[in-house]
Amino acid sequence: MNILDELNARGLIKDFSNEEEVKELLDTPQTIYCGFDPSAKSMHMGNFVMISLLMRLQRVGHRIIAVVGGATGMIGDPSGKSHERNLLDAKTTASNTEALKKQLSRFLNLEDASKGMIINNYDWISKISIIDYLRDYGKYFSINNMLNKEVVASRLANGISFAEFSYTTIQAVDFLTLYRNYGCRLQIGGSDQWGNLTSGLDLIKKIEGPETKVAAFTMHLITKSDGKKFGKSEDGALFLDKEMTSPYALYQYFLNTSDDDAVKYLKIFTFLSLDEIEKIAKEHYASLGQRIAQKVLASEIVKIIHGEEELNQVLKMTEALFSGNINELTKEQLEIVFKGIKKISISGDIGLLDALKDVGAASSKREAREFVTNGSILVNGNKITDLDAILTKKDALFNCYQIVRRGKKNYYLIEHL
RNA sequence: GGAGGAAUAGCGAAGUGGCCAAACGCAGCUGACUGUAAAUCAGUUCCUUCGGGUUCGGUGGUUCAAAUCCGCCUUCCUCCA
Repeated sequence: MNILDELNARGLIKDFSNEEEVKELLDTPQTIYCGFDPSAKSMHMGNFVMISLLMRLQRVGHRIIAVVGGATGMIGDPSGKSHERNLLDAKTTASNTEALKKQLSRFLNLEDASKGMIINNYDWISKISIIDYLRDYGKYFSINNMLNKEVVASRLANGISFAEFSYTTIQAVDFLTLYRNYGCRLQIGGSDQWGNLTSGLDLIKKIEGPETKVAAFTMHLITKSDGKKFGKSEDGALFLDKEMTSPYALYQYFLNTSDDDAVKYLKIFTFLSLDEIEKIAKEHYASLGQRIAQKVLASEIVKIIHGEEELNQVLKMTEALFSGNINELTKEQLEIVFKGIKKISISGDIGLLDALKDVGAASSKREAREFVTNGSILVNGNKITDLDAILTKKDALFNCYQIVRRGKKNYYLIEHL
């Protein structure tokens, strides 16, 4: 099974600029590029689909280039956005760019430039003067054409600035530059990137000749079968940075995937072979309550993103929190289990409501009061309904810890010094 | 450059002088049920020392009383040039 068939079988690919051409190109080692937008300081699971795709392509021998958009990030990609956005300042963009580079390097093989590299488009875009830009590139873009692009057309009613309107031309220059400097003939992106990918193809063919072999294809956006937005957890998106989304939270998110989505996601996110997935799916559907696919999915994802060690940590935590009695753990086990959990250290007694607010279980004392009244707060396994309860050191486990649970799944730790 | 319109909580959107801490929908959170699910039902979503305090783009006014009226500013939209 060649790589293209495999990607199709996994349900990854949405559109091709030209399927035959892509197929032909992928038969021989190619240089393939994908851009990443530094609009946040960490990438999320949606970006991870693109990263994993680069990994898959790299594994079968293609050279991959991850472009971090230090320049394009300064302008703002209108794709998928219904409103004009505020610009990020240069400092934020620069620090985000560095953060993304660091994240990408964890997943991609960069040991030598013939296998893969990460580059920043600021390096070349920032050197182009406005006159050169308009003469060398601007001349090749037709406004009529650009107005027809879905991204722009959908914004004409609400308004779009010249900056965002022009964004696509800059990304096109990126593709042209990579084609010239690295022989890059393929660009991939999320389905919202379609307009930007075709801009690049158009520009290259206009400048380098219509016979130039370049192509692009896009991935499906990940959806959930209930129609809700994928990858949104309590604290916003599912980030790859473990400071922003703990490995435990990531695991729990995927463990709670619906039955059908679990199998779908195994194909999309994991590197298990399709045969293995087929086998897992069979067992999965034979006893749905066991959530076999969800468990494999969650484990695989945590392993890929955070590593085997973190996964073991997470599995221990999950087991302790959901099956065992927390009060029976030894002090050492408890410390291991709660390593990745939000915690505060205090000296002296503290009111329960203040503790809930300080540890992040509630965003205000009013909310803390609401949780206590609803009976959703447990301390060391005991439900507390007294609004005036005080947490004291003598009630703490091992004279040290109090485990606060909010609702069914949220844990926090109070440490008495 | 000119004329008109808009800005309300996480998002969408009512409200056009007091009954507005602000309808409704979405989303979130909590409880019940369950498979740590989905669906469903119920509660809840500015802060508080529970006296009250601070909100409706910003600011200054009018009024006993302003999200609501007036002036100025900012941002956005539409049309004209």
